[in-house]
Amino acid sequence: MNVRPLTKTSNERSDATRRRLIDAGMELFGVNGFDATTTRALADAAGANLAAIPYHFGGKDGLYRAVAQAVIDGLNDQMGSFLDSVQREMDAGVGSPHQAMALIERLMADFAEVVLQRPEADNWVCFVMREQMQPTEAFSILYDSPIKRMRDLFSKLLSHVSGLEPDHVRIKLTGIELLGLVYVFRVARASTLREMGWQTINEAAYAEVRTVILESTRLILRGLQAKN
Amino acid sequence: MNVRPLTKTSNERSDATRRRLIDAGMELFGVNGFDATTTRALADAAGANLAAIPYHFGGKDGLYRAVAQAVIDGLNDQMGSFLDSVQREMDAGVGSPHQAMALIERLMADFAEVVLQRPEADNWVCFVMREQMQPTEAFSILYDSPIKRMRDLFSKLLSHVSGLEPDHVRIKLTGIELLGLVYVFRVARASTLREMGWQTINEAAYAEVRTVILESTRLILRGLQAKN
DNA sequence: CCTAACAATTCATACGTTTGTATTATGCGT
DNA sequence: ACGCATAATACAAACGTATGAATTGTTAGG
Repeated sequence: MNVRPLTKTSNERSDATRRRLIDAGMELFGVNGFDATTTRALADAAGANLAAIPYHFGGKDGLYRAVAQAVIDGLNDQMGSFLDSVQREMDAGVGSPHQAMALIERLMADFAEVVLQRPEADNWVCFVMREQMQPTEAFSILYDSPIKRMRDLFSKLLSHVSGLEPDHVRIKLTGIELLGLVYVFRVARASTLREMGWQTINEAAYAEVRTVILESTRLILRGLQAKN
Repeated sequence: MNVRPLTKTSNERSDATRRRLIDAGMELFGVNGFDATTTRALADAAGANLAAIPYHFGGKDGLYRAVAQAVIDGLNDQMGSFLDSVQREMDAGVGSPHQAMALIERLMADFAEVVLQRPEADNWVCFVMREQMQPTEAFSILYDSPIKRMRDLFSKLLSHVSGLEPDHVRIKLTGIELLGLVYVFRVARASTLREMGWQTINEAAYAEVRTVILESTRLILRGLQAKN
């Protein structure tokens, strides 16, 4: 019944085991889902003993929650800097719709880079998508993520572009739509690869995808601006 | 070892059992995935006996494949008519880019209706998305679906709009992008509801979503047209 | 029209595996 | 030598499937 006894002296070895288990969980839970991932597979992948899971996390569920938290942390690592950057520029004052559009395009480019190019994303994107489709108790952890920060930034910036209020229905839905422009190439990756005749989304392929995403973004933004 | 003995006289009772098991599989596999769905849960939901699964489908895998096929059939039922309709009009000759744009908008509206409004969609959308993220052997069954037909229609129509070849990279990616405009509201439904403060995507909410989807579609199409 | 015989299906149950976790013992640093 | 972390093993529960009996539906002989 002894779960993470919180020793004063931070034990490096146990921290390493926890981290390895979380890494393994990110990979296996993300790819195969909760039920399809066995504790034995997790322990093997982490190079840890089977009993380390109940010991460190109280059980399989606890490890899953820890992985969810690690996903958030990873998102913060990968998205925090450019979110902060845009936030700062926004706080300094958005002079024109054109400036707001430029910031949104930057957000989209950086987000696409993270979601479609970073190899680490392979794991957490699937993890998050699975929680979207069938939320567990871990969904609340994931909801307050950098992605929500990004949606909020979108709302404010889109407000500058369109002249509508940031919490206007149209604005919020458009923000979700923009994220969808990126998500679709990850979620429907299997179909995309097959349709395009690609083996992977390599450098050249990503360049094409990125172009289309940014082009569509620009068009949607320009349309939103022209309207009001 | 006797699997579906193919009696001359079609047995109503066994057909009904198969159908109930497939319906239960559509629901449970779709929502919870393959591993999280137990044969006992399937049998209970179908009001059938446990042994009916190996008997009629050869096992859990066989039932899963049968459900995948049923998903295709359902898609054909729900999308076949408007796909045929657009196909006919296209074959009759697309006179102007404007006409092609109108057809694409019709496709998008009908597709959104099916994906976001039909209650039956709740099951198969999750089923398909799961196969997208982690394709099993059933993916091949699903790939040759009405959705591929729709992508092909998009390619041809987008070709008319833009002047580019139907198999041009930009064209195909734009087709995927358009589908993403619809998918995102289903896949990221949990976040959408939470973000919008909605309980469900009811009539009024759907009207807003539909407006945004069609607006974005129009903007992307117009941009594609203006470019060449 | 009835009914016995047969095949097809459903059912209750049992079996071997695999699952997650508990238990106990061993290693290791302070 | 003491406490924490790891390791090997054991165990109850749940899993998918196999098995044989019971039930249902169909068909042929009277």
